[in-house]
Amino acid sequence: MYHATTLLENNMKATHSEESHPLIAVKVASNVIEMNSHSIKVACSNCNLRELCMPLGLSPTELERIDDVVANRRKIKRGATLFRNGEKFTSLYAIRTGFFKTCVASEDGRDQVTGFQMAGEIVGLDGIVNEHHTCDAVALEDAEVCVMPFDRIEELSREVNALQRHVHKIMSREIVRENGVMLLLGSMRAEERLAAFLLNLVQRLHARGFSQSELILRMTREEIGSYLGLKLETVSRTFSKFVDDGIVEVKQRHVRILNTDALKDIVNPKVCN
Amino acid sequence: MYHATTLLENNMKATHSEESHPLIAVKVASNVIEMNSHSIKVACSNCNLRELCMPLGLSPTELERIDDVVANRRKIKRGATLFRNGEKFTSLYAIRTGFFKTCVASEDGRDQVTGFQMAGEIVGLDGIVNEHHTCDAVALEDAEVCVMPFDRIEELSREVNALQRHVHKIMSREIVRENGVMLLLGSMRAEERLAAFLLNLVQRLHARGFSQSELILRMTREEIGSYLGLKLETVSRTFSKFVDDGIVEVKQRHVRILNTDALKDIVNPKVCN
DNA sequence: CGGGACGTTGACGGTCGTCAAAATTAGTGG
DNA sequence: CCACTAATTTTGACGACCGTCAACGTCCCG
Repeated sequence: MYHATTLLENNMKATHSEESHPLIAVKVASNVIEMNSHSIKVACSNCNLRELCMPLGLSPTELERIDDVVANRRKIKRGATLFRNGEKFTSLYAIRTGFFKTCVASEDGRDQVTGFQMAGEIVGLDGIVNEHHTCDAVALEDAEVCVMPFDRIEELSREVNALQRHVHKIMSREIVRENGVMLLLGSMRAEERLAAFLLNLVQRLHARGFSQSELILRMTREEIGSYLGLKLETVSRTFSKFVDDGIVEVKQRHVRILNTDALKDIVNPKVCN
Repeated sequence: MYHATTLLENNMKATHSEESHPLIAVKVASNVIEMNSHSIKVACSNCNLRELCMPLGLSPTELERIDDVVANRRKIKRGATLFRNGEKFTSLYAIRTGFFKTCVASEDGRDQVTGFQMAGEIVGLDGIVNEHHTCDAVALEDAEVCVMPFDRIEELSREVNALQRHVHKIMSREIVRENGVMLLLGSMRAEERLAAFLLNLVQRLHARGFSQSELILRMTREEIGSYLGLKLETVSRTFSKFVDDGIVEVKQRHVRILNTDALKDIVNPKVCN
């Protein structure tokens, strides 16, 4: 069992620390094997994230084999892009630390945040179909990713059935997630959208050992609004309403959920007979 | 070169015909090999849809190998479901004829159309991640699909690289498509949404040999509205506005696009300097 | 031919976008 | 470390867009 409160403190204080791995609190040895000052080799088999990331469901022997899939790691400064719309697709990226947004743009300049990704999640799937990326992936805080060249993934997933299955599941999961966002964008009102958003975020953070009730937003109100199909003012107002109703405490980007059930009721109004 | 007008007539008149293959006009022998009255064997290598469907990019010899992927065909009556939310996932389905919608539902009953699928497109990808489907696939007209058991797909895609690549691309394409829908739902107004919807439909139909300017809607105003995040009245009103503006002719579900550029301008307003 | 599903149109109201201003915070450079 | 500027957030007033409700018209199918 993790000590969620302590971990949240970690989350809050160590945000931009390069040394710590704030998002996952599992006590194992570092998975980094220093080769020399320039090339860094990473081993999935030791990674803190192995239960959440690519290798899920692999046996220890299979796990060792896919260490080869990860070519290297890459650090992304806050505000920098991991990849950009139009760039050649070569690799998928597993997030080790940090927080990303992905966003697409229409030709006339409007853009839409299509997702927020945290440690253990995979980005870059959009690039497979046309060999070019169709969205931007931007780090919302200093981040580090494992670079996984896609041809190596394909090669190895021909031999390791569990990896093949896992790759398929990752892509299917993304499709299902986007289905959920479409439901949100297509049929929910502002309060429902924000409540669903908060519940989703806190649930994913909880799966990584953090608190069920506290979180730090890594994105601006405008980015939340873009994701939810709302304007930033509406996001701000809706936060204020939740505060008035005693459902959450909000101090800038620090959110404490006081009444999870109330949030769930907002998303899924109970029908009374 | 196809005779688009003739084909559109076909499309219109032969909608519910069991014998013809109205959506694709390529003159090849039927791809159906009758085994006996109960079991029907289908060969991708002869299929009209092979340039649009699963086998895209495969060599002739590879094509023959993947004939085994298709277990059988299945006919779906208009209004019937191919699969339903919660059902066990076993197969992907390639649409041979007919037109489908997929929709997800929230717990409190609201539902959202997540897509419309036509001949040559693949449905069922949502089921991979949890071994159960998370949406309904409903036939909007009498339809026929090729049933492709997913374990066979996985098996064969370990051996046929081009098939592996193609499966990945199909899933990636669906992710990219949904990104586009999120942009639409999150940042476009009613007119823009409907214009984008019409352009998308007609473009896909054109790729199948139909007219660039005429189409028959297989879905109700309510289903269009659900897909676009609008109410059916708004869809109807927006159609009427397009008619008033001379952009389209609408007679019930028969739509003729009079000014494609105007539609494109609505989706992507030109900036004047 | 009749009933039901589907589509159209109008009137009105609510939700959320727009514009604006002020408050608070974060980031930068001296 | 502090001052200054930019970025972000909050709040208010107002209006537009679209949803709701209702009535009527049309088409399809049995």
